[in-house]
Amino acid sequence: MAEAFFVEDVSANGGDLHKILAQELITKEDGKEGTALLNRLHLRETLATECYHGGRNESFAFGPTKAGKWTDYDLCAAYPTALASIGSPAWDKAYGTTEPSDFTDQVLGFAYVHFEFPKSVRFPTLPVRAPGKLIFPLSGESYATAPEIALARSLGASITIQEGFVIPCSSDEKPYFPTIKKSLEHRKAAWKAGNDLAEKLHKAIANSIPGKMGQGLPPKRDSKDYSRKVPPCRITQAFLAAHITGMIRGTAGEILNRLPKSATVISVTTDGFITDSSLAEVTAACKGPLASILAATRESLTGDPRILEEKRSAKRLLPIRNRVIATLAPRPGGNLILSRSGIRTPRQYRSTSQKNEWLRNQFRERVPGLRLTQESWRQTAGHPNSDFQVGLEYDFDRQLVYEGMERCGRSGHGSFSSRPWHSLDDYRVAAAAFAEFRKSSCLRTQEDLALFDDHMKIQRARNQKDNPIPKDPLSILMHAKRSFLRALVRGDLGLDPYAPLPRKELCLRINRELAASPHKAHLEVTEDDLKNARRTNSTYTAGTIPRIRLVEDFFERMEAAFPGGTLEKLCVPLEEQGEKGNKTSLIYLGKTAVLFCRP
DNA sequence: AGTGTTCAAGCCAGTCTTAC
DNA sequence: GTAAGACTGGCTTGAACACT
Repeated sequence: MAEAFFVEDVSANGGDLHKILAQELITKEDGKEGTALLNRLHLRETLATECYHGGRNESFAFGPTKAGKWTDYDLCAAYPTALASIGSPAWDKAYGTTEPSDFTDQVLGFAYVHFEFPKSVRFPTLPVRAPGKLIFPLSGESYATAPEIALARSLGASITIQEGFVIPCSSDEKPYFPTIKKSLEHRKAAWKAGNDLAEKLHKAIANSIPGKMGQGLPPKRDSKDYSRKVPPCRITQAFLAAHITGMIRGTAGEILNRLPKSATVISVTTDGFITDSSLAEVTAACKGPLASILAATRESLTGDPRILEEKRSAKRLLPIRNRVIATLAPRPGGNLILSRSGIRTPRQYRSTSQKNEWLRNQFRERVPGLRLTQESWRQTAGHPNSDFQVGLEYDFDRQLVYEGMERCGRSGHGSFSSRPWHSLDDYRVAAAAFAEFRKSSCLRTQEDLALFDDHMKIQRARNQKDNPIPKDPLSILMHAKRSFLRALVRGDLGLDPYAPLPRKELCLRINRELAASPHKAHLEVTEDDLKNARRTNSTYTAGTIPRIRLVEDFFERMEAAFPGGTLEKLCVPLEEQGEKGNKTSLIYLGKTAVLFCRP
């Protein structure tokens, strides 16, 4: 429908469909006439396709919020407006470049970049693909569009373009504008005539045009099966599709970063976000370069330069995960803020308020490993068994930060804010650690978060090559105890004054210090333990034990019992595990200490 | 004090089973 | 059909006891 509307409207206005979609007529292998992408762009389509990501969907908070005025703002007709804003692309002037300043918000530009944002940036804006989702870390590699690169630079990010190209655009003419305008006029007319169905239809058409441009693009490098699932349509256009989604992610990111530091943002979903920032503050945040482009286009389209509308508001919210949020306390006369992301409610819960209540209760009473059925979009396309299971825990798109306890029903629950991950790797470690953690625990309190933090440290240590660290914290504590004893009997790590002491005395000293430890049953040492520690095949490696709380507590006690000992050296270096720099290891072969650096 | 030995526990990779 | 979970067998390591 949208495809036909676009094609017919362009022709009706005397526009050149091939020209605005960068196509030309060719003779195919079989001698028949057909259309193809301009030769100059053909090789670049792959890079543009890699830059075509979906919308920015992120949850920035977890658990009950404080009381306030939380508002759900929406970018009006985001994708159609972004399409209408594009100036006439000079397709035949496309050029390759690695100069970041070539990627302005006035061009179509696509690049594979290395980037690093300053730590102070609350909402980094370059998308990084993780399995099944997009994340926005402080540093990494990204396939990004020109508006996103321009925005990242304005936020102080350092950017290196590995591979990129730019298609200049002339702002004198906006070839996609008339069609979008026509579609919005149809919608307005239907609304005036009270024709609800026609209004919805024209809204759907306008929103579908950018979507159709992304239909049937070649598969991305990391796609699950390497085949086009949907064939391309007449208006499939990688460069426009990628630019439009990049422009909207960029605009959302620009607004979020221009909000006052005091503002709390709960979540962002493609073309909307929820915050406690006032309308005045949000309006002021819409004065950035990208938002201004949309505002000018919006004004030409509708006569109104506002790009945001307030949709719903509430007094207290319960953000859970990406696109899953309930209202804890509504505002008088306000609509409930509820999104379930397809989580199926039992049939007896019909009204929005009942469903909201149900989700709140599910969250409050959740147990480890809870699984709810999420209906997938494929169900509607005739795949009856394509539902999947989701829990009601945070999805760790960002690193959680404990803020305090808040009331949640009759009991309390931690309220968490978040900060961006430093890198994709940090996200991966957290996701893997949480998969393990959630089997036996829920994340409700500060203590739970600390426990999870231990799981992440373990996960990170286990990711190091040749570091056979056990999975569970208690086993790691036992491992730490063995490593300590092995160092002790050899007189390493500043323990040399104690090595000659009789085993009996060493045992006494250790066990006396452990008398007050809650884990003394596991840690108490026998003379046999010291004997075994002295064996030639009893080795240990410095710099490998994760700094979980149990281990830190144990090492503190042992350093008190053996002043001068530097057991800290057994732990993973503080400056952050792995990758960066060489790891210095002490490996004992026989009675001789061998010190070497791992490459 | 040092070394030999044994049995249990933990881990991993591969295979089978079950739920959706 | 897929993916998660359960099960299995081989291997390594550690704890404990025995012996010199």
